Amino acid sequence: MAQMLTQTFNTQAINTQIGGKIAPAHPVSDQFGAITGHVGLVATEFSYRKDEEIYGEDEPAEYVYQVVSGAVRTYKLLSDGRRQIGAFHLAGDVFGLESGTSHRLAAEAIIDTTVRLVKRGSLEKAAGTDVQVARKLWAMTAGELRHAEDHMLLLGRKTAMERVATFLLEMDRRLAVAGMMALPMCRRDIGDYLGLTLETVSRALSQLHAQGILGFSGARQIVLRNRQRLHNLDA
Amino acid sequence: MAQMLTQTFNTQAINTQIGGKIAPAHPVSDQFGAITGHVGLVATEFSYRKDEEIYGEDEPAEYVYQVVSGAVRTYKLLSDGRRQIGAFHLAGDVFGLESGTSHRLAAEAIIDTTVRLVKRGSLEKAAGTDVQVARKLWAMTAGELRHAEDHMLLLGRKTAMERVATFLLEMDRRLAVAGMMALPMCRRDIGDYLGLTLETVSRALSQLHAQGILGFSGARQIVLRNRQRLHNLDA
DNA sequence: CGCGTGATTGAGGACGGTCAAGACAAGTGG
DNA sequence: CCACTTGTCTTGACCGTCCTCAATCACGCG
Repeated sequence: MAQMLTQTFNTQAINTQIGGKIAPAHPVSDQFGAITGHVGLVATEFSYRKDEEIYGEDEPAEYVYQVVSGAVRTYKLLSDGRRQIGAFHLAGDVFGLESGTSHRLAAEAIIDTTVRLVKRGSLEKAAGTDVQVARKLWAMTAGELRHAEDHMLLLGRKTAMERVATFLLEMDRRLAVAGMMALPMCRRDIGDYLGLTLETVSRALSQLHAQGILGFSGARQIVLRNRQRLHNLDA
Repeated sequence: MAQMLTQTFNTQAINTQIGGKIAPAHPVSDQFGAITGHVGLVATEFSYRKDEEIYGEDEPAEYVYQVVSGAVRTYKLLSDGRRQIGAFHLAGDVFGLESGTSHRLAAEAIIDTTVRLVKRGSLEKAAGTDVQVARKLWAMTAGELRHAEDHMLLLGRKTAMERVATFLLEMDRRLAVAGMMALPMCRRDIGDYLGLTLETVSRALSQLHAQGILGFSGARQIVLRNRQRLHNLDA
């Protein structure tokens, strides 16, 4: 967490197109606001540059974060460098919430990113007196668990094309604006999320493009032209 | 949950060797007792025969369960029958705990199994008044999330041999008695847990046997003869 | 003791990985 | 404004791990 203190405070690097501001397309009720607003905790804003580490695996979990703008990947590494990305966190998403004392996955900014953060201790304290807060923390962890369970099915049993189809539908749901999505992450990140190589991801996308299921305007700007056929490709 | 009402109440089918009674090798503090004891909830005992469904995917989560004796698998299915087992639950383990209203995975008894169960609603109620209970429920869900995150790394990035090595070390830790483990599940279950086929699991085990890393006394009775070498095989 | 389910083993094939070359886009500096 | 750099993405050829299909084996149970 040392870099937080030395971090140059970027005057909110505006993420041109890719990434986007806070104000998620589908406000499932502001995850953080439901807590901070309710209890009146102090939330600080902070910024990270592209590829900057936010916290490391097994580091003490001092803060809980919410993405204001930008995007974050959380991941685990094997000793030889193989990486599994557990989740992508986009504007509005909370990440880094732990019931225990340390972070189970590392976190990095995918692009220039601004986060809001509160001390874990203060949340714990609030949860100790306010049962509504405690309930909300549990629900957020349960939401992450649900995603992880779905993702285990993908990683263990889906084909490459099914994984990419699932990914596109997930991102479409989470960050599409006006029918178009601007992916903040590169092909390698997508591969490490889906348990594939970047080449396999690229080939699957090319194939979907050739079939007219999606359109490109730049490698990371994607329009889904036929969600139904994509859904059929997803087991 | 219909079968619960029609269930013939087996007079506690004693699981000869395989499975085992409650009294886990490593009592991390009784998960259930910490709650039921504290609040004085009514816990009922119930039994399921081998391969019997305990609840289905997306079924309303009416109860929370603890394995008394036997073993349980929780899993998700794709439409064409491909299956991903998310976790094995052994004596002492709690399963079926949901923050939401429905079960995210289906649950089946692997062998004849006895469970203790309490109504989800009564736990919720207890959590609403007792902050300690609320904290414990959160911690249990967080524990499941930790396992799922580790398992995503396995499913997305480990080789077949690494997966089997990880599995053996996990089962050794969880159910070894006197240096030997009696696996309750078949090769197909192991494969569906590890994202492999049963043949690949069998080949990996045979290879480990040939190398003297483990010994068999029956296909499901395994002795680890060299945990260090097994740990080296696990990335 | 014989049957049946589950486990092992083998042969062949397919899907995705590896390695490598080239295309493309965005940003930089002359 | 354009050449150059750099990182990313695409595409191709080949390879290897794991899957599929099949036969046999062996253990556990009636």
